[in-house]
Amino acid sequence: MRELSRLELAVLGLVSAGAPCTAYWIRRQFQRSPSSHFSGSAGAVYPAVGRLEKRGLLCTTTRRDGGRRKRLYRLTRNGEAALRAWLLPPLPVEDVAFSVDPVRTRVYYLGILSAEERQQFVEDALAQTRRHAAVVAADCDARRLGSDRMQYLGARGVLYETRARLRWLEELRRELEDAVL
Amino acid sequence: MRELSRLELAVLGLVSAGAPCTAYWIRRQFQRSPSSHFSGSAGAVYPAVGRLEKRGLLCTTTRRDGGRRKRLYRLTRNGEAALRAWLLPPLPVEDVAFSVDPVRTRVYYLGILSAEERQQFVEDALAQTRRHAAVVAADCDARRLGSDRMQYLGARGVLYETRARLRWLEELRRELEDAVL
DNA sequence: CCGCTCATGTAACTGGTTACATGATTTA
DNA sequence: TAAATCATGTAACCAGTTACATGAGCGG
Repeated sequence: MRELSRLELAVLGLVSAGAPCTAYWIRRQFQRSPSSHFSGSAGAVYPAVGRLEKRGLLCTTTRRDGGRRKRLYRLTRNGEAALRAWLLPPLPVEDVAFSVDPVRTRVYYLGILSAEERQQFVEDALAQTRRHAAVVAADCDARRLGSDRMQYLGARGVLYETRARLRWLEELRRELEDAVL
Repeated sequence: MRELSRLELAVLGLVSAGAPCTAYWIRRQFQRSPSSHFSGSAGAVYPAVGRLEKRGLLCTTTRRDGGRRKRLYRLTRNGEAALRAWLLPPLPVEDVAFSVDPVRTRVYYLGILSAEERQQFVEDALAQTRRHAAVVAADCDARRLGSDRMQYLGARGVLYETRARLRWLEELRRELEDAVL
């Protein structure tokens, strides 16, 4: 059996947290998160829940809510087992090593810019990352007293990461200044 | 004209750094990097350089090196311009906000595990991240005195990020211990 | 001579993307 | 009543993935 995609796994997790829930609700969770790399597009989520249902990891009950129909999803036994298997150690190495940062990707090639342009790049990156860090911190605070502790702790991870990026950019700025002298 | 994909941009950057270079060399750079999320698979890289050439951002000269043929790539004027445009401010917001961490994705759903299992998860994540941090630090050191300063500074970014993950996991462990009491 | 690295590609697949289509309900 | 939100989906597209195919050169 093919491995579950990251999206499918995330959907499984969301359903476990929010069951019974609609595919639409799942989409919104992705859209609202300030840091998910999933767009939460219908074209991704609906096929994903469909695949999970066909695999027997999700089950659905169709409810008629006025003239509006809702498909409510829940985990099956197998779904819970799959979620647990994903969560239980050991973590796959490639997941530990995985890391993408579109700002960093750019930094590797900053050499082609003039010293001045490089500085502009770093200033812009710093300013924008600071703005983003504020958003993340607010999101963190919002979840702080929420019912789902893990939601808060996950958000803390985003904050740590964002602040690390900030400190790195500050080091970068210092290094580039030194190079100019 | 369609936007360039992340892979295409990264390829452009690599060619700018390593020209004249082969597609094979580009693949290896991706494969060697301890943190790229690109596999450097032939099925991605060869089509990508092909697309870039068709767009007029790369040009190629075929060299015969003994009985072995090599396609050597260089940036064209337009290629350099595209690379500069990508590097120059302002950074697109979605690139600043972008962040994925397969460990964190799991943490969000740790609630379904028992307290003991949660602790096991965190211990495993910590141990593996420490190991990874050592690899990253070594990679950083290796590039430290290399010819390409930016390569080093980029690697520093990976290190900052990895260490942030470590500190976050330590906080997570403390929080989960408190919850057990 | 065997197997590894260099080197270039193709084919089948798949899981995302955007954009579109439809319709009920709520709110300004 | 118009617009936003809730809700479900489909279609076209595309850029990645793995796996396969081919072949030269080189070190043991």
